[in-house]
This record gives sequence, C-alpha cells and structure tokens, in this order.
Amino acid sequence: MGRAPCCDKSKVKRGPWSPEEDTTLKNYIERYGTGGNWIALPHKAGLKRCGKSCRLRWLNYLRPDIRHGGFTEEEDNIILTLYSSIGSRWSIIATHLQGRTDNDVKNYWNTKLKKKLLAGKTNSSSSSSNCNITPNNSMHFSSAPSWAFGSKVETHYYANLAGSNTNSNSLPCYQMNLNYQQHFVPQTLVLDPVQLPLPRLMEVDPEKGTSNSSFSVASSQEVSSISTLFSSWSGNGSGREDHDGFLMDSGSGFPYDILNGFDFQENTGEVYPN
DNA sequence: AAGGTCGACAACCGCAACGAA
DNA sequence: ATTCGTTGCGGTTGTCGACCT
Repeated sequence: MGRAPCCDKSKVKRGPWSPEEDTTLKNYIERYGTGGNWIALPHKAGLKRCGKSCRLRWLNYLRPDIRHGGFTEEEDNIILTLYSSIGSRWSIIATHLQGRTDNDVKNYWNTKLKKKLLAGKTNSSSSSSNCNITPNNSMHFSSAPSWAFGSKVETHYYANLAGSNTNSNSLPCYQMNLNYQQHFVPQTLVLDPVQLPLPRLMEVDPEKGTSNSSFSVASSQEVSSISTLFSSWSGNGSGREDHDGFLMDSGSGFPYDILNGFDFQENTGEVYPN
C-alpha cells in the first residue's frame, strides 16, 4: 500500500508553466496571499495545478525578490564554504545568498561549482593545513583550500578532544575525530565573527581535559573529509548512525538552536561551553 | 542541414518533519 | 499518544537550447 498522492495527477496539469498560469498565480498571491494552505490555493486561484507545484513555482520563480542570472565570485565562495561545512543543506545555504533559492543553489552546484571544485582539487593535493589544540582544549584547525576558495577564504573548525585521545597528537586530525566520536556527542556551530553568517564548526566535550599541542594534516582534501564527517554527525538533532554504524545523537537542532549553552567570542571566533 | 551530445535550469517525486485534531 | 494533512527539503528527472560532428 503506497503513500496517498497529494493530488489527483490525472486532473492536474504538469510540466512547464505558461505565462498565463504565472500571471494567474502571481496575481492571486499578491492579492490574497497563500492563505497558509498551498493545497487549496490552485482551486481558489483557478489553476489546474497541484498545490506543491504552485508553491514551487512561486518560491523558485515568481517571488518578487528572486534574483535570476549568474552567480558572483563572492557567492561562489559562500556556497563553497558552506558546503564544505554543512554539506548539501541547500535551503540553509540559500538563506545566506540574497535572492537565491535552494533550487538555484543546488542546480548551480550540480552543474558548475562541483566541477570547478573537482577540477581544482586535482591540482592542489599537496597543500597543507594546520591543526592546533588551544589551551582551553578546543582543537582548532584552519585550512585555506585553494582548490575550493582560491586564497580568499579560510575555513576554521573547532573540536574538543576527548579522553585519552588528547594524547594522540601524532595522529592526523581526522583519525583523532574518528577515534573520539564513539564516546563523544558532537555539537556544531555555524557562525563567523568576521563574515557572518559564514560557518565555523565546533565540537564540545562536556568532560574535557586540558591540552596544548599542535600538529598538521596532510592535505586540504583531508580537511574536507573531516568537514563532511562533521556535517554528517551534526545532522538534524535526531539519532543517526555514523560511518562506523555507531549511533550518534547530537541532542540539538541545526544550526542555530545549538548556540544555547555556549559563549561566542566575537573577536576570535572561538566558542566555549558556558 | 540533420542528428547527436551536453549543459543549464525548471519541475517533479518521495520522504521527513511539523502541527493540529 | 496517535493519526492525518500539509509543508519543506534534497535528490532526481525532464526539457530545451546551444554546440559539435
């Protein structure tokens, strides 16, 4: 028994929207609003379309604040930075780009940026990134992945080291993360003191010790894999399995409500549990 | 000129989350 | 606590035009 369809597909028009349909939908919404019910809207507006289709058409194309046309280099950098930190959360990424929709960003990523990224990646596999353990026991690693951002954007990640792994300074960052994640509930922060709201990631261990050392990871590609791990761990607040099948629970929503319980240092970009 | 290929973008699909009943 | 309707989201597909052979 399958899921009930949202509308009778035999009675609704599908495919590209005509200018007349656009005008009808636009006029209706400008006059009456959506009424908080997209399902009922097409009938009221006199459109033979599914409510979901109307919603999508309005949000992605007809809204007056939509910006069409090419993406700027600055927008490229924002998308790349956010993607490296939070993954394919297009709706969140789109909120950082004035007038862009999640669909726009997604399409742009799939058709252009991804290729740009992959092309650049093969040319800079030897670039290195630094990773430091700060006195307050937050692990901080920064990278300037030229294959993604040129030299303009630097991405910072923070993570606390847990238990015995604080002694494993010779290990690459990502291995340390994989080690401690099994008894460690990660928290993720999305904030940047300089270019709000660009992201920074942080993990906090409530039972932290103290450490002060530094080491490096081999390549920006590895840093990228770390950020991918982070984004997969942080998720949406519900339990989920990590790459080793270990059940993780971030215990918080994403991305903003997790700020509760932290002090954010605007001048340094660092975050501490309060 | 015709057919094939590719890229860009619009639109659809299905799932999960959410809120109201 | 459960069910149901609706919305939001991300992945995928479809369509169309540009370019190539």
